[in-house]
Amino acid sequence: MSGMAQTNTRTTRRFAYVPGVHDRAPTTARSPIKAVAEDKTDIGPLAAIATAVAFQPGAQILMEGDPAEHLFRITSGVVKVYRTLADGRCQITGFLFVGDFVGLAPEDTYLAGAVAVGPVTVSRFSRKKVELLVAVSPLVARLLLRRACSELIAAQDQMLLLGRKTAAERVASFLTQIGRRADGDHIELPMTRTDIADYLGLTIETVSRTMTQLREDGVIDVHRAKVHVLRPAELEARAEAA
Amino acid sequence: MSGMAQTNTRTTRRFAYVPGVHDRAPTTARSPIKAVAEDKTDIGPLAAIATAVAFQPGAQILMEGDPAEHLFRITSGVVKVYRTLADGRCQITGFLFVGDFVGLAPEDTYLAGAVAVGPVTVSRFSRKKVELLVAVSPLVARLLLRRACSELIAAQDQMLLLGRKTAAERVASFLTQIGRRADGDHIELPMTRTDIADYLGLTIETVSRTMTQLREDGVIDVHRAKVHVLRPAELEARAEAA
DNA sequence: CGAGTTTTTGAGGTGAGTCAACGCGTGTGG
DNA sequence: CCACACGCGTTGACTCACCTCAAAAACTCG
Repeated sequence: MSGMAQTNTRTTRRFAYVPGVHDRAPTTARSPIKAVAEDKTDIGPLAAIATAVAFQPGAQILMEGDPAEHLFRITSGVVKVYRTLADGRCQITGFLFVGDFVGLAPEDTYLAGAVAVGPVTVSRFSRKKVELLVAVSPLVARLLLRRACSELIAAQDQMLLLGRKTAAERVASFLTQIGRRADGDHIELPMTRTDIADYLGLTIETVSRTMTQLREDGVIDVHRAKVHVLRPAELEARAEAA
Repeated sequence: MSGMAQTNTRTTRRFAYVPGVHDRAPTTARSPIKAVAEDKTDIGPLAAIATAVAFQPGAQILMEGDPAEHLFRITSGVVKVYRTLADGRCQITGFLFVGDFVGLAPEDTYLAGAVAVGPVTVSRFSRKKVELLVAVSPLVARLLLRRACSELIAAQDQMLLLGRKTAAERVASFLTQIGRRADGDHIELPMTRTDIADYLGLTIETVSRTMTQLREDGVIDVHRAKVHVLRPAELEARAEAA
């Protein structure tokens, strides 16, 4: 379900805008629900201009092409950032977690869409005010710069994955990557197979088959969203450096 | 020529480090030649701490894993930034041009390599001094932030390309992208076919075949490094949004 | 329990990779 | 000045990893 950005549908391709099909999503989705704030180890004179906002699973946080009016910082939940082609092919460029900024854009328009994977709460900042703060507070500027740089590094990792890794290596890399922020060897995947496929540049079938292979090889134990890493070293070896 | 980072050699795979083969490169390459400064429309109290440095074609500007001691800003020429896997597979994550920064890293180690594609001149800054400046001058911080953000956007474009575009679309996207900074419809490609392949996540054979196809379709005229765009609209159409 | 959705599995097709040979420009030395 | 070697790019024949289409299985929720 969910009104997420159109993914790689083969039969249902989205040319321009098809009303009635993808409409429900933005409608029900783009609705902040309740105001929660449960951030922790962080800094900022940004705090003074923050508004707490919450999004339901599948809610559109920002849309490709919309005017860039806000900057968000995730206080809980997972967000997927994506780009799409005119015919509906979709590439998730990254998953963002607590502490990450959503909506970093040098232009006045968002060039990527962002959707809440599960329930998400964020701090919302007015873009204008942020820019004023950046021009005054080196602390804020440094914070944003640091985040932007690490996103850049992550993006380079992903380009290496997309350009040069096999399907098996991609899935293994993905699992080790997600595994790093889980404690222990029990991983709960918050996103669907479609999301994973759109993130790894594969099809859902290939993702499924590859995970089955990992299971049959005794590297992991999979049951839907739950993954138990049985042999972490082997998994990392198959990732060829994550 | 070339002591460039090992590319996708199938026969000659680079396990760890093969002396005698790739040695010549770093040796002759890592040699600043002459100090030139021909930058223009730009700002910065950075200027005060800049050292002008020049690199020969193929020179290693920075190496994966080296301690991050400097930040560079290109004053002329083209630089390729790349990541490699242990077995030698290489992904060029971006080409950088005049005004771009090389060496943006949040860690104290470079995570990507950078090589001069042609002759390159740069302004070199001590990393420590830059960090001090960032902590003091919002102007510098904003400049770096802006650049980092646009690199991030470019990276997202590239992820979409690598994850979801066909070979034909990749090559067309690449040509329109390069074409944008060339004036008129005559493009001079400063990089080799191998570089293009490593940038587009393809093989040199596929790049070659695809360009041949574009030529046979009357979209472009190719002769080695020179490309004449005959039908720009058609090229952009084949790029599916660049 | 049944309708809808997500995931898995199967069977077959294909776009890009692999391996191999050749052409072409450039530099070098006899 | 030409023979030769070398690096780069092109072309051809064949293979295969992943995609496509299709259906079954497993889960979710009313």
